[in-house]
Amino acid sequence: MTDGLEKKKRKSDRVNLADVARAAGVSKMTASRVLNGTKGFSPKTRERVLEQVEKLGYVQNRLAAAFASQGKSTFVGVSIPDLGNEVFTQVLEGIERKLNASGYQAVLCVSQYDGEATQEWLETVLSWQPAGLIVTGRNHAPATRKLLKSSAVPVVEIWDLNSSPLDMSVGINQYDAGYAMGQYMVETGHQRVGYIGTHHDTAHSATARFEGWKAAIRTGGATIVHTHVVQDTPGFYTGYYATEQFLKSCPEVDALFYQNDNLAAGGFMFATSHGLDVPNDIGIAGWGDLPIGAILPKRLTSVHVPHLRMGRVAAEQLLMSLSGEPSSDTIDVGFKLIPGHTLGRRNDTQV
Amino acid sequence: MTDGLEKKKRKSDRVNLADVARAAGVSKMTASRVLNGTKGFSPKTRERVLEQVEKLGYVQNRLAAAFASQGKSTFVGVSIPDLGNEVFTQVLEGIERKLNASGYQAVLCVSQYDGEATQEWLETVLSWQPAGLIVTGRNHAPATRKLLKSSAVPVVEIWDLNSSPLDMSVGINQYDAGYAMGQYMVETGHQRVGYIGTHHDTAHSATARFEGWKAAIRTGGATIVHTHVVQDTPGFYTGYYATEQFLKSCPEVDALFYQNDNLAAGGFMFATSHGLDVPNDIGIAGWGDLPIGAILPKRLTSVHVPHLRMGRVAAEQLLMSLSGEPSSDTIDVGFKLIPGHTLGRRNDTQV
DNA sequence: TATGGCTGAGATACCGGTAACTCAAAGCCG
DNA sequence: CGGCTTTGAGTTACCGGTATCTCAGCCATA
Repeated sequence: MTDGLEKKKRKSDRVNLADVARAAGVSKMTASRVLNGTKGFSPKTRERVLEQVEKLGYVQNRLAAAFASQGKSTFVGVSIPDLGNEVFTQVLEGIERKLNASGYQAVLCVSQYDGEATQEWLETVLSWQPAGLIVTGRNHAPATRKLLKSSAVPVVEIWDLNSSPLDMSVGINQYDAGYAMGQYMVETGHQRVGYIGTHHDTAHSATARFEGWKAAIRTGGATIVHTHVVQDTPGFYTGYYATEQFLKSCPEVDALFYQNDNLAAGGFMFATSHGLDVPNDIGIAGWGDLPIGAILPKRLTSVHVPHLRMGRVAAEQLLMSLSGEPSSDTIDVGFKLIPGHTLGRRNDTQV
Repeated sequence: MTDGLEKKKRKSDRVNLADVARAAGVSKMTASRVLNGTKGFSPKTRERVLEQVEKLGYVQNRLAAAFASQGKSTFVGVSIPDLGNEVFTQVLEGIERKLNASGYQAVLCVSQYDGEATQEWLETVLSWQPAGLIVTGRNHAPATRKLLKSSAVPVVEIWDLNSSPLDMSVGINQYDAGYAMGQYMVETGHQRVGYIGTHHDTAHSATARFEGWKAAIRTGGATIVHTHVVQDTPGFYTGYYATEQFLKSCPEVDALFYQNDNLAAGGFMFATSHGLDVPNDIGIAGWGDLPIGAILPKRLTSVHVPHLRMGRVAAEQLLMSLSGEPSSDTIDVGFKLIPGHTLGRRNDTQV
C-alpha cells in the first residue's frame, strides 16, 4: 500500500536558512545578509556561511522571501491570444528572452481570444504578486480593464499602439499600416479588391488595420467586392479553402488582402494550382512578413512588423519601469511595406 | 504612547484577510475557511464573509497562503527549446490549455538549446516552489539531472520516450518513428538518400530519430549519400537553401529526409522552382505533419506526431501525480506515417 | 439523565525569511 | 584619551495566511 508519496522527499527535511546559520555559528539574519549581498558581515563570516550553504545544499525559499519583504515575485504575466499564430509566438519569444536574461520569468496565458478565460487567469496571476504584466491588445473587457487599472503592478499593452494606455503601450499604428497596404494595392492597379480573415481578428488589432485598409481603398477609388471572414485559425489551409470560397462567389476580384502571410500563402497555392497567374490574374497581399513569404515562387507582398523586437521592447519597458527608470508611455516599433511580386497588374511582373 | 495596537500602520494598503474578518465580525480563521470552502461555518457566516469580500474587494495573497501551508505554488515550470519551431509551440499549447483549465500556470523557459540557461532558469523556478516541471528531452546536463532528481516536485520529460524516466515520460519512440520513415523511403524505391537538418536537433530527440532512420536505410540496402546539417533555425528558407547546397554537392541523391516539414517545404519549393519533378526527380519527406504539408501542390510525405496531445497528456500526468492518482511512468502517444505524394518513383505519382 | 459525537467558531502557533532596531567593539579625530 | 562614527552581528517583530488544538453548544442514543 505504498503510494508514490514516500518516493519523494518529506517536506520538513528541506534545509532552511536557520539550519545554515546554526551550522555556520551565526544568526539567521547574518546568513541572510551574506546571501543577499547586503553589507554588514566580515569576509570570514561570509566564507563560513557560504561553506555551509554549499555543504548543506541550501536553496532559498523565494516564496517566503518575497512574502517577508512584502515584495513582488519575479514573475511577469504574459497574455497572448494564440500559439498557433506565428506573429504571437514571435512576440512571445522576444518577451521571454529579455525577461529570462534579466532574471524574470514569464507566466503564460494563451487566451484563445476568450475574455473570460483571460480574466480568470489574470485574477490568479495577480494573487501571486507578479512584478508586472504584458497583455496583448488594447480592448479589454470592462472587468479586465478595471482589474488591470487597480492592480499595483506595471502593465504593458502590446500590439496596437495606444495613445492613452493603462500604463505603457508598445506596438505599431495598425490603422496606418493597413492604410499603407490599401494604398499600395490601389497604386499597383487593383480595382476590385477583397479581404480574407478569420473571426479571431475581429476583437483585436486587425480591426484597426482593416479600417485603415478600407479607408485607403475607398480614397483610392477602388471597390471592396467582398470581405470574407471564416471561423477558423489563421493558417495555411484556412487561406487555401477561404480563397476557393471567395473566388467562387466573387470571381471578379482582382486582388486579395489577407489577415496574415500564412493565409495569403494558402491563397497563393490555391490560385496557382488552379491555373491562375499571380499577380496578373489575381493579386495577393499578406501581413506580417512571416517565414513562408520567402519561399513562395514569387516573393509575397506583405508588411513587415518587427514582432520579436516588439516583444523585447515591451519587456524592456516593463523592466525599466520596475527599476524606476523613466519609461515611455508609448513606443512605436514601426512597420515596413514589402512590395514583393504578388501584386501589380500588367506591369512590373517579373520574378 | 504605546498605542501601536490601534494605529498599526500597515505597509501595504491592500485589503487583507484580517480586514475582511473584522468587517464581517468573525475571526480570520473563519474567513479563511469560508474562502477555501473547508467545512466549519454556517451559511449565515458564509454570507457575511463573502459580502465583505465583495465590498472590500479582497484579493487573496497566494504568496502568503502557499507559504503558510508549506505548500507549493500553482506554477508549473515548462521548458521547451524553441518558439520558432511549430512542433514545440504545439506541445506548449497542449500543456498550457490543460494547465490553465486546471488552475495552474505555465512558467515558460525557452532554452534555445542552451543547457546553462536552462540550469539557471531551473534553479530560479525551483526556488519558487513550483507544483511541478515539464521539460523537453531526456538528455540533461549532469547538474540539471541532479537538480531535477533532488527536487521535491514531479517532473515530466516529454518528447522522446524514456524507459527510465526521472519521474514520468510522455512522448513517442523517436527511433521507431525514424525507422518507419526510412523503411518507407526504401519501399517507395529510393536508393540514394540524404538527410537535411539543423544543428538544433543534434543534442535532442532528432538524434534517436535519425539513428532509426539510418538503420532502416541500411537494412533496406539503400545508401545515404550525405547528411547535411546547417547552423540555422529549422524554417522554410533554411530548407530552401540547404537543399540547394545539398543538390549542388550531391546531385545523385534521389530522396531527401528533412528534420521537419517546414524544412521539407522549403526543399520542395526549391526543387519545383528549379525544374525538378517531385517525386520523380527527387523524393521529399518531412516530419511532424505541420500545417504547410497540406497546401503544397502535392501532399507532403511526413510522420504525424500528436504534439498537441503530447502536451495535454504531459500536463494531465503531472496533475494526476499532484492529486495523488496513480500515473504511468511512461506514455507513448504514438505516431503515424503519412504517405503523401512526395515520395515514390515512377509509380503512384498522381496528385 | 449522562455520555459522547458532531459542528461552528475562536485562539494560538507557526511557516522562512527580512526590516528595523539595538548594541558592543573597533576605528577615527583633534 | 574621550567622544563620535562606523561596522559586524544579534534581537525582535512581523508579513498574511493556514494547521491544529480547544471549546461551547446541541443533538442522539443508551
